[in-house]
Amino acid sequence: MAKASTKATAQPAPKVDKPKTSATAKPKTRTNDPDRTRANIIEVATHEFSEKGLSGARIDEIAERTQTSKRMIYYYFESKEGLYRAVIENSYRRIRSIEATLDLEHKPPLEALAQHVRFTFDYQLANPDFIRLVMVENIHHGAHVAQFSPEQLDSMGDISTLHSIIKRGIAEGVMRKDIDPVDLHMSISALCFFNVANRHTFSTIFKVDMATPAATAARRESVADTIVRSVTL
Amino acid sequence: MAKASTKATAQPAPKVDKPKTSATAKPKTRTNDPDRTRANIIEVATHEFSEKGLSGARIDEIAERTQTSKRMIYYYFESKEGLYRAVIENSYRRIRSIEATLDLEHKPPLEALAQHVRFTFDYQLANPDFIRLVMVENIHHGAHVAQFSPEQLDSMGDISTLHSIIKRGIAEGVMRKDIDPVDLHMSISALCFFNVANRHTFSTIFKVDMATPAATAARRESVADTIVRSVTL
Amino acid sequence: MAKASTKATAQPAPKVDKPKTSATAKPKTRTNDPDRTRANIIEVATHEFSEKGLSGARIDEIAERTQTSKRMIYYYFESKEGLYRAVIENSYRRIRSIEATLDLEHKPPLEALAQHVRFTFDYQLANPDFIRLVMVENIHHGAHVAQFSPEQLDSMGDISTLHSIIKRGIAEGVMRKDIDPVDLHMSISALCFFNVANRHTFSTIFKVDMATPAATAARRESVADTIVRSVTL
Amino acid sequence: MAKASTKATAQPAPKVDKPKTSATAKPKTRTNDPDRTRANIIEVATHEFSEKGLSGARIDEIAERTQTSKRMIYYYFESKEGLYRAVIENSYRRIRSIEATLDLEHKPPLEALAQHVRFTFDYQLANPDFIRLVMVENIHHGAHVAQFSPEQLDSMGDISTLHSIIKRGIAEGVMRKDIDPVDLHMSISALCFFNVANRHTFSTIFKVDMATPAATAARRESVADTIVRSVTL
DNA sequence: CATGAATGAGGATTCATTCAT
DNA sequence: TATGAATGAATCCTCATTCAT
Repeated sequence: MAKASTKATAQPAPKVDKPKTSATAKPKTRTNDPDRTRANIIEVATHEFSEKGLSGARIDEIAERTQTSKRMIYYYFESKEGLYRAVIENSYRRIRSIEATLDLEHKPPLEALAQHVRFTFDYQLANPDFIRLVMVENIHHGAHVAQFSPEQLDSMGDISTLHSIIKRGIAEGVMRKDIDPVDLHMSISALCFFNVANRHTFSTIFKVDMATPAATAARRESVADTIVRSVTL
Repeated sequence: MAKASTKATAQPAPKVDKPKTSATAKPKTRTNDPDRTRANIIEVATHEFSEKGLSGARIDEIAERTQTSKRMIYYYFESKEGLYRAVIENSYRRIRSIEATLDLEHKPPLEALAQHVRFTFDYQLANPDFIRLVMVENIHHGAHVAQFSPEQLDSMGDISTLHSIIKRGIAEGVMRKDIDPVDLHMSISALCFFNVANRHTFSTIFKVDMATPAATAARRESVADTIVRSVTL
Repeated sequence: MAKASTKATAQPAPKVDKPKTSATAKPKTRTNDPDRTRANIIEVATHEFSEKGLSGARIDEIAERTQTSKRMIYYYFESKEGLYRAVIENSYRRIRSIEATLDLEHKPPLEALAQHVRFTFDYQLANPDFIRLVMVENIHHGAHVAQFSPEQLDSMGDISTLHSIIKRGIAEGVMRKDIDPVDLHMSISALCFFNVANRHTFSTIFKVDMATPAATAARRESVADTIVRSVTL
Repeated sequence: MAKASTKATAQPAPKVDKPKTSATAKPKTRTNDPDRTRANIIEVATHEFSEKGLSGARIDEIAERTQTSKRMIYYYFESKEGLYRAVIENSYRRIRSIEATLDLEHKPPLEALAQHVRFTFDYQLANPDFIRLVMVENIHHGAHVAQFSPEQLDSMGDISTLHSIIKRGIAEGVMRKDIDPVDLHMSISALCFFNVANRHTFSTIFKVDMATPAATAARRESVADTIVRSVTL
């Protein structure tokens, strides 16, 4: 791991002796807007934690990419882990809030299911930071998610959309009667997740470029098809 | 790598073999057996890296759990990353060497495929360290796997078993003709992988205990079934 | 000069100023004065590097002799080499700033030259740390001086004083017309430098004490005489 | 200082498990000739110490560049410092043994002196390792030269050649009567030494290339001239 | 004589966190 | 709120040196 040295390596020092306030640095427009400051920190931290993991991320780096200072991070989040917790929580919330904006109620069940899968697939593909954070969190044995409130967990585990699709599918006689919604959700998640989470090792080992539009499209259909087939009679 | 091991490619599992000389302090019997020393370090490090990730793992901790000293880690592996690389490489090798000891050639294709899936499922379940290392490596964008030699990659990407099953399946007219082996392999991997990799967050969010024998058995069948259905006509 | 002022660029010499609060442990009064902290570190480091060289110097030792902690060294200088660079730069700057405070314009050229040589001789004798640092830097092939800015190098290579002396000398017909100022400067430097740089081996081998006032005075005159003779017609 | 990593950075490891005796490495022809082994070690160490200084030199590096192993270094020289001592001693001896092979007795005194200076100049130029070792030793306050035996010191301080030149010069009435041979020797040494010792910083600061044949020739004559002028009446 | 393995004591560097203003 | 300075406790890594064979 390259020992990234952020600051310039000790420049020869100007002849002037008291540079004091390094006027060259970032403007750092004093926000005075707590919410925005918080949001900004979380945004930066989300990417940082997702890229480097909990222990790999550096508070200094996060502070530097932020509109505010390191002190503010501690002011708002108490500690590195506090910040990480906020990041995880925020990420899960975002995912929830955006998901299921799809109108699937008026489509035939199997078609609705396929659409749901495709949407999930694309959504995860579009949010690698979230996927990676889930990996990071699992490396840490889900210790932080475990601290979430029951309400948070409930909302995160809300698979009512899938439930209703299955219900309609069974009612219309196009799906197996013994489908376990959680099990099906897990299969969908697994197939979509892997595509983002393990793409680096997988594409290296199997010499395939998983990022091309063609490869993505093919995989999306394969996943949708696999799921649909798994519920049909 | 030069200083390779004679025999044992660092078998992580068996806790046998440690002299455990009475007292509290480590025995530290001067081995003078480079292979064993290396293997021992890799074994310990494998677990450490899989538990804490690359940056989270501590060389000091690894050394402490080892028969040798911290210094030896550097003697054999040059750096923390060098050790990590050796761990990754060793883990992938082990997986390969043990996999496919199954005799599937004499079973009907669909049955063989189901068996192959169940085996993969169980194998990954039995080797969480490996699964977690793959996660860790992907957090690091697969940068270390990317350094492997073509031969290593070839052996890691060897899915001939699956190939021949598909071939027989098509020949016997029980499988779709348009199956892409790599795509199928990815689905199998995805479904098995998720079960180990994301079990912490998943079970917390969905309030299920994925570790019970019943849950495991059910999931194994679900996965096998999903895969088999995906290839049938 | 004694009281390390805020701006003052690390005055190496004066050992004054340390509160020395009774007991053994360091006072470590939190300065919160970056300039003083920096200057203090450079002062201590200057001596340490000049005594032990770049690789021989110990950051721990430097920190211990400092008002601050080891951490601060890295805070301000990033690395051992960064500190060394700062030391080298500061040393050269100091030399420049103090040199040539002599008024030689109103003396006869040959006398002015002799004075200039005597001053250089005494100055180098009074600043062995600087001399030794130059040795250290040359052991390292001048790699750090090579990183200085053109402006810094210009000021370091400013020998206008010598230039004007030579000019006057030639004009007045008391010096050779073909004197190369840089060549002459090198001779002066060489003769003065050796006296400090190699005194240890030289005095051991030739069984002379070069440090006595008499020996110093004699050598000073010898050097001045040698230089003056070298330019006369 | 770049953390040079000599060995290849942990290559991915061949699949073969028992390379054992890395046949690719140096042949290391078993000498069985103590003197040659010693000489070889000293030769390598001389360069290493002259390049990096006492603390900067690495026993491992020296051993690697040697025909023998690290163990031999300790066998013959006891410690790093012991080796350094041997290097210093050997270097001074070599210098002595080769110097003064010049026949100057039959030349006019001033011409003989000029020749002696030119020879010294060229000799030092041709032996930068020695020059640098002298610097290194002086950085260490000449502590190791101080341990030499009186005989060694006598031979090192033998300036009889110069003595006789001066004697003849005075007798023939072409030199000042009050020349101090040691002082003159110091001037010669200083002028020749500087040229090699400080060339890196000097040429950087004064933007001159001191290594060209023309520059070398000019400087050699300048030095010879300066010395000759310093002794004439 | 020769060699690879082993090691304790250090040595440079980093990091999350707190303080003074 | 905001910020640069400061810090203790790790943390990775290196080095001269010794041991077993």
